[in-house]
Amino acid sequence: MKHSDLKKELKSFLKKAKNPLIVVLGPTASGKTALSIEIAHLVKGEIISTDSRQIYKGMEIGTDAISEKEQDGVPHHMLGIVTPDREFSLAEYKDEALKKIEEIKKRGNIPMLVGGTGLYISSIMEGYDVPRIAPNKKLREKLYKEAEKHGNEYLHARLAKLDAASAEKIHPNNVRYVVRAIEINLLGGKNKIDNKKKKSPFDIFMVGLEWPRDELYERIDMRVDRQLERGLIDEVKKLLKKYDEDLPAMSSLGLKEIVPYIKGEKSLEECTEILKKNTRNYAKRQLTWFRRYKNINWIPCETTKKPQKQKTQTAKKAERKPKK
RNA sequence: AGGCUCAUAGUGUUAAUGGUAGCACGUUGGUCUCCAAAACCAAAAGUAGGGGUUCAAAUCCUCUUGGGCCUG
Repeated sequence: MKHSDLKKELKSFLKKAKNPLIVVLGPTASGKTALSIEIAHLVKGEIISTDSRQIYKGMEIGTDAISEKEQDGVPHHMLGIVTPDREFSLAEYKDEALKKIEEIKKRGNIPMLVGGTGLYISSIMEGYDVPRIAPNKKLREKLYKEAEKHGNEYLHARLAKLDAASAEKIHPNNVRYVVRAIEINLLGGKNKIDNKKKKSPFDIFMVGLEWPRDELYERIDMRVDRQLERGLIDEVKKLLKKYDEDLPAMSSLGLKEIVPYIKGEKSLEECTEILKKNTRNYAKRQLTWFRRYKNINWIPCETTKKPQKQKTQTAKKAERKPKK
């Protein structure tokens, strides 16, 4: 779909849709924010962030969260709603987000999902039936130790006894998944064997931003540089002072990579390169997730290249390949 | 242009008794129902080039090319 057709497509979608939900997605640094504001203005939309990290307060630079000015009067939800020391689960996210959707509908506006966390998007679009078993730290710790002591296969075999179907789907080395599956079985029993695709409660219009891979990687590199200029290091320092490093929130991109620099273990250049690389890897995983949806309206993007500008490593790499 | 030495995937390698070219990182593809910006799986990709010895060469010999060191 071309960007110029967007308005028309949205209009015809809204005409037919009984329970409309607009989903704006794309890999990190693809420009979702700007597009979402544009759409929100077109349809009277309100935005629900589907971003597992922008949930947290105090990580605005690292997560490249939208500023108030950029919001341009469009209501945003699920942004900066908890402090990083509070663990926010998928189930919780889903409940909250669905509540917001209802409120938005009541106001006569159109709910929009905007963000890059595939799991969160899917959980709402497909109405995931998330097992109501809260993570149990003690049990997890015990299971991890077991895996360490007797090997991953051992723990996996244990899962197989409890729940053969899950065991078959989960690779033994994926200890995190194995532990969770055991946890569900031990603490509540009912498992999610019936993963049948349910019909979505929503009429969904999905828009995605599609970049040539090398250009996307360039955008990522540039964004990281900008984040550093905007004071990423100070932000991380503040977070480190207040919160435990092991918190899930602290594993965010732009945080865990900068920590070694602050501790004096690595140079800033080194940390920056790692951050860029990890962000590129993340973008790749996001794209893999999105590919499961065949009905995304991908808008092709492209920059008209400026000849000057300092070149990033990826740009140089891309250049080396003879084009044609 | 005398002597010595080195050359293994994109990168690194202090991997390979003359006998299946390995590992790490990167790259690419994939999995995913409460850590998901996480965790995990898989694949592609290499002996600088030419000759020779050998049943068999990254490995031994030789020439070429390229890098480093030493000596005028």
